[in-house]
Amino acid sequence: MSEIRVRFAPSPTGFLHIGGARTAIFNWLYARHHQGKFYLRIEDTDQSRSTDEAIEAILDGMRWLGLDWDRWEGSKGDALRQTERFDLYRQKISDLLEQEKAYRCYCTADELAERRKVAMKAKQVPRYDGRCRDRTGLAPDHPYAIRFKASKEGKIVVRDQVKGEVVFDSSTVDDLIIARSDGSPTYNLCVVVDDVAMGITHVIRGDDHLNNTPRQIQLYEAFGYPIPHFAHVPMILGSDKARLSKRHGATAVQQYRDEGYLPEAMLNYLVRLGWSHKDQEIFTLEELVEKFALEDVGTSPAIFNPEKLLWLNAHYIKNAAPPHLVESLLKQLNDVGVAKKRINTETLNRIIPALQERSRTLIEMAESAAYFFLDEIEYDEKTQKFLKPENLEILKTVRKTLDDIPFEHDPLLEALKGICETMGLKLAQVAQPIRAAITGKVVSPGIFDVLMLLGKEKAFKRIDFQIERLSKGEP
RNA sequence: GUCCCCAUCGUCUAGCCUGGCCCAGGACACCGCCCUUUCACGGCGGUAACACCGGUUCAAAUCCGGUUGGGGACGCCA
Repeated sequence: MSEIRVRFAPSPTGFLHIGGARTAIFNWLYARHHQGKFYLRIEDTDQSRSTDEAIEAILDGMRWLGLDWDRWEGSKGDALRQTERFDLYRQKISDLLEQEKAYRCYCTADELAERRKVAMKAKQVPRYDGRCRDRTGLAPDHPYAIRFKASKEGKIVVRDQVKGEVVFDSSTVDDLIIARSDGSPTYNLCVVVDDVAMGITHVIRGDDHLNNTPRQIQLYEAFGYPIPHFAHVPMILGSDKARLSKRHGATAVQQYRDEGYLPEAMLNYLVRLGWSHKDQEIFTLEELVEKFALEDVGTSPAIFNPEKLLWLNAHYIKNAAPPHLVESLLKQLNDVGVAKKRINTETLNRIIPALQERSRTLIEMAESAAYFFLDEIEYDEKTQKFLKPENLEILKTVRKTLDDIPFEHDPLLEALKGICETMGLKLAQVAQPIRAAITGKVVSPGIFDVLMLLGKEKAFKRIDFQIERLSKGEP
């Protein structure tokens, strides 16, 4: 079987985070590049920490990024859940026990934790001392965990496609627990059993797993299984070079969706963290699939830089076909108080192009689009600079002049130019008060565009409102 | 503490394998100028890096050794 098979194997203890997403992307790209299979496996063996909500959140994040996965023939659902497979794991564990490649350990979790604490304090290596390994005589009358009997001789070589050959001394490999005292199997055992069962050819994961690899290799050998290829990709760090975590800001991919980011921007950003193709910064999905290669994955950790992500997001917004943005934009508009029912999609489609090049996120775009739909607008504090008594005459003149002008680009241009000439003003001096009056802001798309998009009725209503206000001498 | 990984501009990176074309290229950010009805977009230009020390070599960012620094693992979590 020469088909490439990879998997993404998150544990459902929270949302899909940045690091996990990047690992998923690399796996997905590798599979698609080689026309292989990309499986999703939910590692929920620790049932006290796994939740269905977390599973849904992860799937949701994957779908948002467009990472579709293949269904493995042996799984019940689209994604394999390890809790479906406890019988298999138990079987494998008892095989190991029978062959004396594993043994019962009667040390309690508390005892182990205590010994570990003592060792750490004494600056010793916290290691299992193997006291149950060669136990003889009667077994204590209390629950036991099962440990794998690691081989302590020789070296273990991990041939890694990113890191190269990494050599571990077998004597440093602990007898790891493969079954908890409640009988449930643990991570290292399940990973090996499932990766073999699923025919995984390449294990691509974060390099925080590199130290696990020699243990897993010993398990492969104990079972007589072929060893897959490994590729350990460097981690993503926060701005202080510590492992990326909540205190660095948003770490869940969904959070970026909620903040108005486009999935293609997220994908493009993440894939360039630790992987590169010459000097290229922007990639279409097709290009990524075509160009992705493990040998171009870097070896050093990368710091997550929200500003570059923002730049990419701006790029993708700018270059998107307007209809592509509508659905997400409507959500954001709703959040800024513009209900969907009051939005005319056709109008929206005309507004979007005017906003694309000045919005870095969909939230920014929604905030800039709101005044087109609202009846009552709020006036930004900065507009005071333009909505002052000195400008009353300008507004009055504008109002009068535009009264019998069609709201189209050229007529509007001519009309405003005319006002500038007669009043001896620059266009900016006329445009800014109008902008402030009709948008409530000091920045917006070009003044002619805004007038046209807003329409005569709304524009006049807002200008009249300001004229009246200023006439009363209100500040 | 032990083991493992890593080390090019503030950040992401190209170049490193197969030494010379590199007094190191691109991108983000930052600064300046231009464009301009505001804000942006865009255009042009600028600041800014081979961690350190030794070795190999005619020649080292590139190869080797060490130092320092950072990260990770050391769990009845994954």
